[in-house]
Amino acid sequence: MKRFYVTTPIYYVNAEPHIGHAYTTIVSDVLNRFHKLLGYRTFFLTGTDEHGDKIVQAAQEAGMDPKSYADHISALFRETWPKLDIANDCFIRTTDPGHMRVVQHILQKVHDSGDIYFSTYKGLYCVGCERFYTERELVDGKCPDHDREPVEREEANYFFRMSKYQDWLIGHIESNPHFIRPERYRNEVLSFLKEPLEDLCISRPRERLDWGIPLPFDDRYVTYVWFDALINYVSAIGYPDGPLFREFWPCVQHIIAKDILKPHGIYWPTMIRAAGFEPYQSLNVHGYWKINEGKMSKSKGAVVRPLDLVPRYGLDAFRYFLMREMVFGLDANFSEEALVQRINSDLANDLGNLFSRTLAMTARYFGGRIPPFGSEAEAMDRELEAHARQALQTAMEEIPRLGFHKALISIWECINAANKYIDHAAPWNLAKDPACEERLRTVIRCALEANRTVALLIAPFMPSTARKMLERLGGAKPMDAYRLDEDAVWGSLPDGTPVSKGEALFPRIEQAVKEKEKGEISAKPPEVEGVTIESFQKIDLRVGVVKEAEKIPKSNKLLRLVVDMGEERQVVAGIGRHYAPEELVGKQVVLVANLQPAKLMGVESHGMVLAAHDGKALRIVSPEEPVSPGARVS
RNA sequence: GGCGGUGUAGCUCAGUCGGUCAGAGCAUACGGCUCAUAUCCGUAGUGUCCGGGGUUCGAAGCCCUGCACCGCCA
Repeated sequence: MKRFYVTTPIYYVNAEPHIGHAYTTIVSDVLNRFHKLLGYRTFFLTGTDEHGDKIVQAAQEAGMDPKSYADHISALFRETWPKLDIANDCFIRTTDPGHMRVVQHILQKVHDSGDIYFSTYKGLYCVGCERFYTERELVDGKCPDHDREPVEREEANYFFRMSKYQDWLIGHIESNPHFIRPERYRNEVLSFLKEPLEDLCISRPRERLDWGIPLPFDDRYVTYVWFDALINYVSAIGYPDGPLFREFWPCVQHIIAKDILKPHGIYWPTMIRAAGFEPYQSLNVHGYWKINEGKMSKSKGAVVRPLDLVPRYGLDAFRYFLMREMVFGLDANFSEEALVQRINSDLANDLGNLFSRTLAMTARYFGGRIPPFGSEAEAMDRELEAHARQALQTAMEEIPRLGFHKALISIWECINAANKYIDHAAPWNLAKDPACEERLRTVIRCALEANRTVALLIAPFMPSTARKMLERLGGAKPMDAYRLDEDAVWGSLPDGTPVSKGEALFPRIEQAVKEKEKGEISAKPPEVEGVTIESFQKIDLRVGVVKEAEKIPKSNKLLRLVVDMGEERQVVAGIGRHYAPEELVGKQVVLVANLQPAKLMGVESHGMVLAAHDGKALRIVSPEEPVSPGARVS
């Protein structure tokens, strides 16, 4: 059986999970689910990185000790992933005793083989920060935090002989094109390796940092956090001789964001080499999510928290958006507008509506049971089948090479083809003629088959939508029993199985809701923009004739009107400064007929008279020629 | 300062070896349908392919140069 092992970075616990963490982890989950669908034995690892001076600092700021602080943030990550339907097999923490033992084991091994040496290091040290700075980290030669000049200081530390493996690494990257991908990051690492590699300082004296894993050969020191953290990828699966390690190493796909390319592209392979096992299969590097500035308030707008979005837009929609919108390797923009756009057009209009219309017709024409194919397949039937096959093939090619957006585009081409197919075959016409019954069966059946293929193909991306679709299509199997090669076969739906339509898969997110949500987030001033025709049509505008008009006592601008618009209505209008009551009687006015009733100065008003005003003048709006009372304005 | 990337329709982006390469989706306008979530289907556009020069029978793609943005390194 084939093996697939995927990892996210272990996330540093100095900040809460944001959209970037979510993306990396969802990508890994998609890959993991996809390989399961192909029948691989898989293992999916994520976790948290908890040592190092930044954690000590963050803990201090939070008034906690490092371990409690790490426990707290680590739990936030651990609890986030199930809520995003992420099914990792293991959640590792660098504070796990098992991990710490493996780190020490590897340190000892590399030390024994002579690739770790003790030496002194001279650098610029800020006493306030208790750390060294490189020249370029300094601002005007001063520590950016303490605004004072660092002192030159010597420190004895342990160093990993990374330089020894430079030539090997260059050769390995050059002879394995997929070792680091996409290519731009491979090139970046190669260009970095053109310069001589320096050895890596892998220890910190305990007097300055105690929060770490003690060196096994010198307990005056703890391990540098990267040397500790990277080892999680093998400690989690039982390096050096656990069954999982033997089973899943080295067929591992590391998924990372571009900010941690250097540790993963250079430190990690050389560490592996020094420790004497096979390098990982591929390092897969993605870009950043950029958040649209300006729309949200700067203070809290810079961070998009996935768990804020999911209740509002739906989990599968969120997962779909991330996978569809970002070209793996490149940066992408996140905005709620773009998210809503994707939901409405791709998910609601295309996919949701296809599923809905297909099942509605199955219910109407065949009592909700899957009809057997009828007539011989026609050209259009074969064409739809070809689209389904193409989508499957593209997904099989693109997903393993991280071309998620291309896979999704191809799946959507199949969805669009199915919508077009239904329009051209026009089952509603076939249903009118009993002689076309056989053809009708074929058409509905083909549409159902296309839906089923789509359901299977989107399963890695949108697991719960896929499950809903398969269940409603009469699928009896549990989700993880499906296999792409066996189940995405045209015609494999069982004849006569009952289907159920159910609720809309993806309700449209209407403009009005969007405006409301935006208002809640940023309290922006209301903008006059983008009223949909639907919203406008909710307003019932009618022409009426004023029958009576009188001033409301003690009010200087309110008039009580009785208007005939088919029925007589009492309306209060604030036009008393510009109109005398008697000049209004007999005039035609336009009023909002379905306005919520209100009491003004104690008088009931059932509508609102429209008037134009420019600050000085105010004139009522009236049809150009008299029309019958009650006429609709639209 | 060195190296690299990007720049194509209102927006987001495809465009392999130089030859139906002026494209897709969204948005817009118009038309059709009524099974469906006011959905779907069809038609219609709009371009200094960042600017300038060059190579070529032919350049969005190659070369030189300028500009803008981004990344890595120093």
